[in-house]
Amino acid sequence: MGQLKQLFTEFLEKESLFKNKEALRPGYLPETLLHRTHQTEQLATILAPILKDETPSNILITGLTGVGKTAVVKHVCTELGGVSKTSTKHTLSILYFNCKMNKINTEYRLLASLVRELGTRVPKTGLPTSEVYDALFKAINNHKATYLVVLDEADAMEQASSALYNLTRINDQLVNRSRVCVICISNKLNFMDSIDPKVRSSFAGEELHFPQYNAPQLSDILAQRAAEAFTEAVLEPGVIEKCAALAAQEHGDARRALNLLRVAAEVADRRGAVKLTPEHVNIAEERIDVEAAMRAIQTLPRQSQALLWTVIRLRETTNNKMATGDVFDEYTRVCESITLTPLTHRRVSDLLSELDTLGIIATRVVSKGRYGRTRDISLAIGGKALLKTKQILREELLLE
DNA sequence: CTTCCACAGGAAGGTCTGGCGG
DNA sequence: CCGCCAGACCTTCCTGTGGAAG
Repeated sequence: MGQLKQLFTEFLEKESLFKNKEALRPGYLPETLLHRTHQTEQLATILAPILKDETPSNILITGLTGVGKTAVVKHVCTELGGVSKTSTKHTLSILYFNCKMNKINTEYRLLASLVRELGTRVPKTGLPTSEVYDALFKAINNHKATYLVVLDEADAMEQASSALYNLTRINDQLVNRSRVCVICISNKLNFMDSIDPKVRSSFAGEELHFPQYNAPQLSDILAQRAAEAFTEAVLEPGVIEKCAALAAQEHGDARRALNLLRVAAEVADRRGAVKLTPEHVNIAEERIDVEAAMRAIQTLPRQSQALLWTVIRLRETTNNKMATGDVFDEYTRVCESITLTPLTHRRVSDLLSELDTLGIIATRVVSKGRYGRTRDISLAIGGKALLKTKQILREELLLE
């Protein structure tokens, strides 16, 4: 135990590279958002009518991950909220939801979240949806206010787009002068295409697109955050540029860039280094990818794990190129060997799609003419990650 | 040109769990 | 306790289809 005490004491005494690690976290909002002035102003212009008690258009914001969508919306909303407090008779109420994190993917859950946010208790299941809708309607109708509903990661709502329809139509039914304005934030550039046309026309709002950052822009952003995050001059030249370059290769993802920088610094910190070097960034890059994949695999349902195990096994005999049929046959054999009831072909097909979205396998629909239409399936992980995956699956499935 | 394979993937519905109000 | 509800997870049944083979 004396050893532990020593470890902690050393930890406390050691000079950390970090001054404020929070500045590198995804949720951190810096004072100024670099390279997003245009989008910020556009959004502010659209929302400004709220201050004069006019109803603003609904807004759809698209852009890939880590291009500043959430940050800009939060920033503008905060400012708007501040000004409206002093200038309007109308109250402004901003309701922000992250749909993916809070699993808001059905109409019931969206309504329930809204009602809860407005201060009424709602069970997470048990009630008919219409009852929750009535509760929402009452809550909005009773307090005269403008409600700005922000649905972040709205892709999760795709299957329940009728909820969006009802939400946008609620304005027509209100008898007091309350109103509801919806801002949807989506990572999918073609979000609207995947939505029911009826919903699309009712939503009918402004569309704002956020482009990717390029490497120099990412460097600026990193430098801004690094200044807050680190103690003086711990960055060796080239570190920021390296993070920016790696993230720019991906798709100009600032979240990825910040992640790289943070993890690299953690690596350096743990190793007791006084300077953060480009080499640390290399280590961070590998670690981030491997860890993300491992987390995903560990939390996979047992059936999906068995399926993944099947793909790994087939990879060796098929040169990493297999069809759905091959996988399904082998999968039933795997199930037998671990006493797991095999699922139907249809279901397996869906599970394969899920593994594809997780990036663990790669699938592509191909037609082999006379020999049918199927998906080419290949394992998308290799090297260290693959070894770890095998290890995890062996433990989880109690294999061999 | 048609045929026809081996699936993709939509629709509907069943079963189970967890939770509601009365 | 009951009858009802939402949601996760599956099954069953189905229609649709790109392109090599004939």
